[in-house]
Amino acid sequence: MATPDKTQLTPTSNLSKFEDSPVFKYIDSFSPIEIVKSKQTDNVFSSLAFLSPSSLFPSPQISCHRESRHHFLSPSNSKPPRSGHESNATEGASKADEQSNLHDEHLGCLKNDCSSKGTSSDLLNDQPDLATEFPRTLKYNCRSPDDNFESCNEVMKNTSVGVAGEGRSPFQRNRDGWEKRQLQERDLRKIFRVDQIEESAGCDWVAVLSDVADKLTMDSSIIHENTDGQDQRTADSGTTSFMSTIMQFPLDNVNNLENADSCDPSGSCNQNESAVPVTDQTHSILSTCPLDKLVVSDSGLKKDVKEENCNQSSHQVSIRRRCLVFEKSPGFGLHLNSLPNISKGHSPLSKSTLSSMDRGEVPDDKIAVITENSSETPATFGGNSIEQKFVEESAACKRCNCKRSKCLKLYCDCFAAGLYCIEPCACQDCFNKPIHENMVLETRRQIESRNPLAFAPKVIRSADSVSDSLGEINKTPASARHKRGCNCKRSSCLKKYCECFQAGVGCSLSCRCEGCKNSFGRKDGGYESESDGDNLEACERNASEKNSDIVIGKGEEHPHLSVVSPDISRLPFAYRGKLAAVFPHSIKSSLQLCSTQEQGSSDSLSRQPRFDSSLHGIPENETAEVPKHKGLTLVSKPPTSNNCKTVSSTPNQPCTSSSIAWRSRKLILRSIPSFPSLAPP
DNA sequence: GAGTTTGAAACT
DNA sequence: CAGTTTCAAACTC
Repeated sequence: MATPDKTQLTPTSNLSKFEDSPVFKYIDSFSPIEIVKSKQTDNVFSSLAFLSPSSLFPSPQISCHRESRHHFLSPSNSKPPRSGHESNATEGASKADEQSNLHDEHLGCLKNDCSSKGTSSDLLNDQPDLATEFPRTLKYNCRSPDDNFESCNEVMKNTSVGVAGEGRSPFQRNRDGWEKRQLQERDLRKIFRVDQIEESAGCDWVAVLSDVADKLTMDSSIIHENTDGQDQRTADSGTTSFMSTIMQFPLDNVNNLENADSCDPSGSCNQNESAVPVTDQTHSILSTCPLDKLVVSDSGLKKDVKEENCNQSSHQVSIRRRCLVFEKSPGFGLHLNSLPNISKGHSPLSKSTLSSMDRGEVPDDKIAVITENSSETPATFGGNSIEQKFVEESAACKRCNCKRSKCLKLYCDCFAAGLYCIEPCACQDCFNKPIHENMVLETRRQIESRNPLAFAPKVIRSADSVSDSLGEINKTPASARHKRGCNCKRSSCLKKYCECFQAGVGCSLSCRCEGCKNSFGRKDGGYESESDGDNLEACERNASEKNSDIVIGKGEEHPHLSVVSPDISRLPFAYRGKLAAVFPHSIKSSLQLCSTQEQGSSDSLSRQPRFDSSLHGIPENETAEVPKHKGLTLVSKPPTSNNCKTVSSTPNQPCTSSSIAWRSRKLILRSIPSFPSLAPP
């Protein structure tokens, strides 16, 4: 078990000294670009200070011009901050040159990767321990061991080197060869350490990552802009990839890390199987996976999967990686509809879907399924069989099915979620594609002009729920509320027609529903009896499926600043960091529901049994929604759930991907809660 | 898979 | 703001 090598910070220290040198200052004085020293911390967020509320929920923008699903961000949002990268670039460039896998397909990732390196110096001061480790870890994830570094350098010359490379010292160049291996080995240690941290202290590191990611985003964007003067929107995706990789890494490579610890500093790991797959995966992983997926991939899942006696096939593992590899950059403003719908079953993916995923398009649904599915081994990653399995196993790529809206109205789930439609969508005459970016943006503007909150999260945590940091962790879904409230007439708020129910939140006074029987909480404050198995099932499912849409904070009062919880993690880091500062609870929000189901609080104790019963006790007479839970073996039971029924359902049944996915999500929800806020109280 | 139901979104 | 229409998801068969 390696402890972080403090010597790794040396480059940054040198950099700081270099920046402080009179020569550097003199040169700097000629530069129109503001130099931000390594010690600067908040400056990287400066741009955010100027973000209008709408910027936090920006209009769509293509973050990566690929025929893939990804959130579109407003151009304003992608405007990179002008500070903080130049000086950092000295280190960043060197690292970038040596580490980057500048593949066209992952250019955005690469750029962010490169830029992020410079950010790492900033992080040193903020998070001396973790913050410095993650960026570095990330930067290497953008390549595989097989990557041709020469090509990388070439690309860098054409991209970021022009900007960042200026500060690259010969010393750093000479260190390339050595660092290349050193850092790789270091990453493994770091990751492993992170994993330890996670296990010991919950998900605190996630918070650190979010902060780090913010800065990474900044720098990455800067590099893009400075390099070619164009608004390179790939920054967001790439940056996100960073975080995704970071967060994903510990889990994905849990096995590897264990082995990686035995690697010698020279980088010549005696276990190639452990080290190589790590980097190999990360290359792909970095290109895409959204953070929410990463959250899903929390240690809880990992552990539980291990505990699980189910013989989860390796293809599931493969599927997950596949997903991570190809998933596009996330965006934000995730709506209820955009949340993965694991309940839709996990029928095989269509080949078209697979092909789309090969292009970097991964439906959220599949992502959910895949990412939640496993403790994969690196060995299973890649290979033709994986694709086959992927086609066979991954399913649930149900996307929008718009026929008349052209996917340019809020009717369209994809559009409403800030996502472009992708191949799995069954939409017709779809204009919600990158090639129609202008139209998408314009339409979105129009909608926003009509309703500024149209793309804002629909579910918020009520202000009264935002109590002390610890207290909120125990909030139940019922403590969150649909922003506008539902208007159900006939569904009794017991079906997914009801947005409140679909979001797994209770109805509130703002709801205009009739005959409300919302299992998560009626608008009159009551709760349905716990005996209703179907409702319980639905509640549980909805809570887990939709937890990512819960918003912390006074969203009503600051609608634009209401951030969907998982969306926070999916936000471009630039926003996440800011949001964390402005709304400390926001970062936690993604964990809230998780924790709620696990810990239960005074607010939720009354409902907790219901969740648990649905979790652990799958009714025999299950409805159509039940099958996906069959085969579940719920092992990790919340210690606080004393009245849980602790039922291992259908132990004889094989673990299906769907069941795993469902279970995993549950586990995830439990694993995240202890995550503290980054922001000061 | 087709048809129905439902409620949000959009429109007037 | 209210009533109506349109729309697509959820649901049922």
